[in-house]
Amino acid sequence: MTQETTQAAGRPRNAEASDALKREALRLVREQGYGVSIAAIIKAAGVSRQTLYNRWSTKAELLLDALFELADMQVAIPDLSQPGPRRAVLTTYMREVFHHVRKDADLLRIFISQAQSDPAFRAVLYDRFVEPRDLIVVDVLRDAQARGEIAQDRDPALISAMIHGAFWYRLLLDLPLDDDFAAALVEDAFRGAA
Amino acid sequence: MTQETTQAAGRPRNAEASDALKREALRLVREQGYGVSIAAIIKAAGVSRQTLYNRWSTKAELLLDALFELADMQVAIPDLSQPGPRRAVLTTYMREVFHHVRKDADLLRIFISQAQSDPAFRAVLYDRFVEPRDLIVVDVLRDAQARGEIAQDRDPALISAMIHGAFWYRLLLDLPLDDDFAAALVEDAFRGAA
Amino acid sequence: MTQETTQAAGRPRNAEASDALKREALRLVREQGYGVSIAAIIKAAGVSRQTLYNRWSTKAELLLDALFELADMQVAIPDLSQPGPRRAVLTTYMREVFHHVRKDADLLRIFISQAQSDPAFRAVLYDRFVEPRDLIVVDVLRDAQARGEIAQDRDPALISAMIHGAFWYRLLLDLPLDDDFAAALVEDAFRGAA
Amino acid sequence: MTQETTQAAGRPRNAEASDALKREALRLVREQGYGVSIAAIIKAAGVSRQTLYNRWSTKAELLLDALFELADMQVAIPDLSQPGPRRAVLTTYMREVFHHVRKDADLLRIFISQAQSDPAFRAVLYDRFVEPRDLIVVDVLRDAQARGEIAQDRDPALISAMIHGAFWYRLLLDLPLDDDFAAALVEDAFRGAA
DNA sequence: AAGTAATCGAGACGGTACGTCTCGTCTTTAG
DNA sequence: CTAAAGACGAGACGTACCGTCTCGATTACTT
Repeated sequence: MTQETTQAAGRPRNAEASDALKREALRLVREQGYGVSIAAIIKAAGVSRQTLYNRWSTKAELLLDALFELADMQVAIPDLSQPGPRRAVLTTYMREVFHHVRKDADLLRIFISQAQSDPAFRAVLYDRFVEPRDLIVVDVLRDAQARGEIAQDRDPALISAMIHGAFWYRLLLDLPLDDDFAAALVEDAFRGAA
Repeated sequence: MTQETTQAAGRPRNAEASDALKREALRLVREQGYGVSIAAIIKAAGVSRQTLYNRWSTKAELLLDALFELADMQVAIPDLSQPGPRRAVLTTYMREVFHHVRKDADLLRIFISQAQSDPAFRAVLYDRFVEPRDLIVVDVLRDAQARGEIAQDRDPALISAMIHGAFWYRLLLDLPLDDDFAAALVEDAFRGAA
Repeated sequence: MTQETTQAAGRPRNAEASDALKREALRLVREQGYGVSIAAIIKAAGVSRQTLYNRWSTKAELLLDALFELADMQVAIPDLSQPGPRRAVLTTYMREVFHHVRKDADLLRIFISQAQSDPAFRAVLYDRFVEPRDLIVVDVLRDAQARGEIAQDRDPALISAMIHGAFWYRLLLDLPLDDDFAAALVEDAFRGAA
Repeated sequence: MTQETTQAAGRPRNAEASDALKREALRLVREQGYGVSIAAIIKAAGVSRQTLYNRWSTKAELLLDALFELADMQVAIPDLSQPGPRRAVLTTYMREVFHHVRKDADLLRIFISQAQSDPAFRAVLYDRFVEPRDLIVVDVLRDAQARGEIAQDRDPALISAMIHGAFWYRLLLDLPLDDDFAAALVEDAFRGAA
């Protein structure tokens, strides 16, 4: 017997309105920057002003939803059940992350920026973007440690912070995030290993 | 005959107006964030709107001037002519940096944030804040390398990026920047050394 | 065989909904003026928005129904079959009218006000409020003329307009509508009579 | 020595902006009714939204200024130093009043309407429109009384209220305000006189 | 008993207007 | 020429209503 979500009273929300808002918001911000007016977004989405405010209370929250739902931000989680050196696994993973981030570097910068003046936004960004990526890298590093690829006395969380930090540092300074940089980061993180 | 700056025609600029603007701008941004209106700043400074625009063309430029002139952001440059392990020198330096940053963490976050939507601002921030600090750390790391404290094949610039990146990462995520973290960063950067 | 309204198909209308709407609409307009939102009315009546629109197409129509059904606006028609001076009859009648109007002066002002921007509303207000009262006064004045209490060459319709006009004038200017004013009006209308 | 208004500090208000606002507001309300949006008025006047709000806080106040300044509402005050019957003087005056009112009957209706929900507006309307006209008629009636054209025991203020009331009554009911009605009103007011 | 149809509460929808806010420029008098 | 003051055009903001529409549920009459 399938569990079914109870239908709330009243006219149900139009899912297409939400989709159109996310789609157009993302498009307009990519084209014109974060400064696009809400009026422009709702006009492009063919939706009323209140409909937007029924769903999100700020432009930032709408964009956050849009980014993670529509933008191709999802990166395959490394499969640690496979054999082979974790150094290569992490290099591949970081290159893929960099690849996706390069596509929406402006948007990400805007989000990190926005998070600075909006604690709620920062929390969401942390939960949905920062922490998942941090945990993946920490997992790979722990596995590498268990396999003897990294010294036992090092702290995987610290290494992950340095890797992601360097990534943020270059992102926020608008410096290139290329494959070589990804590889160099991982090389240095695994240095001194067997 | 003494060389004298040529006196421009008309009423001379009031230096106190500039000082008041910088002082009040910094204070208000610390209290209320970057979003304070220009009207609030000129009102606090007791200055007319045009007077501000006569001197700076944006709020960001005013604040940059204010930051480097009024905020206590200067850290002593490590003296590499002295003997002793560079690991300790770097640890001391990073602790001092963290100490100063903690005092104005909000302000710094606001500046990094603002730099994301303002390339000119980012360039100035890079030239006057990021790069000088990066060069100091790179210099210390190079010296440590010359002294055999760090392996020859490592890239000081990359290590500096990881250290500063981890620092930014925690700053922007509002995670603590304490002495232990400063020490741990340097420890890991020097790990595996003789 | 009793005549019976044909029962329409479907669920019958809930009479209590209409009553609640009229009652609450009148109450809220008395308290807050004509500007009360429809949302406030339906909320107070515990009724859905569509239910109101099923019965009335504007707030004004709802209120007109409410006014004549619920507000105590009915005044006894003078009995001209009785002997005695018509001057006294009219004085009594006008005093009674003033008495009722004083109770709902705000409401009446609101209705006259609303009628100015709504011709349909004005027509209904005229048919159901203005004209009946005008006819009563004209009838009394004609009877007085027949009895020689008023000169034959005067126009009862004009006198009625002057009496009711003076009444409106004071009502709309928020000047007092007391018994003395009612008496003075009738005195002047009858002045110079035998 | 001519008294001169002290020039306030700052950029002076642009008188043309005020004029354009009054002119266009009056024109649009005459064309489309009181419901015209503020946006339409400022657009027609070529003026910013704030400029309107710098001068008036509501559409009604703007229109009140506009009406008495731009609309041809001024009626010549009867010259009581001239000889001749006051009955004729008052008839001429009332005909002229009716003539002017007919041109802006809609606007006047709107103002009386607006005054019902806005005590401040009502006060201004009373001071600038109602009372001056009332005083003129009372003056003429008193003079007529002194000349024996009207009985001594009648109350000029009451007669004025009946005349103006009948005028309002017909105005608000959208009944014709023609010359005959003006004459009939005055005739009845002077009835029974020598 | 099943089907049909209008009603009900709830609330989302597109749309319009509102009054406030901020921006950077402009226009005045005074120094 | 600069200062203080403040008006200006421009336009975004979030809120409030409007009258319509869309649900599931309810309540009668008609088969």
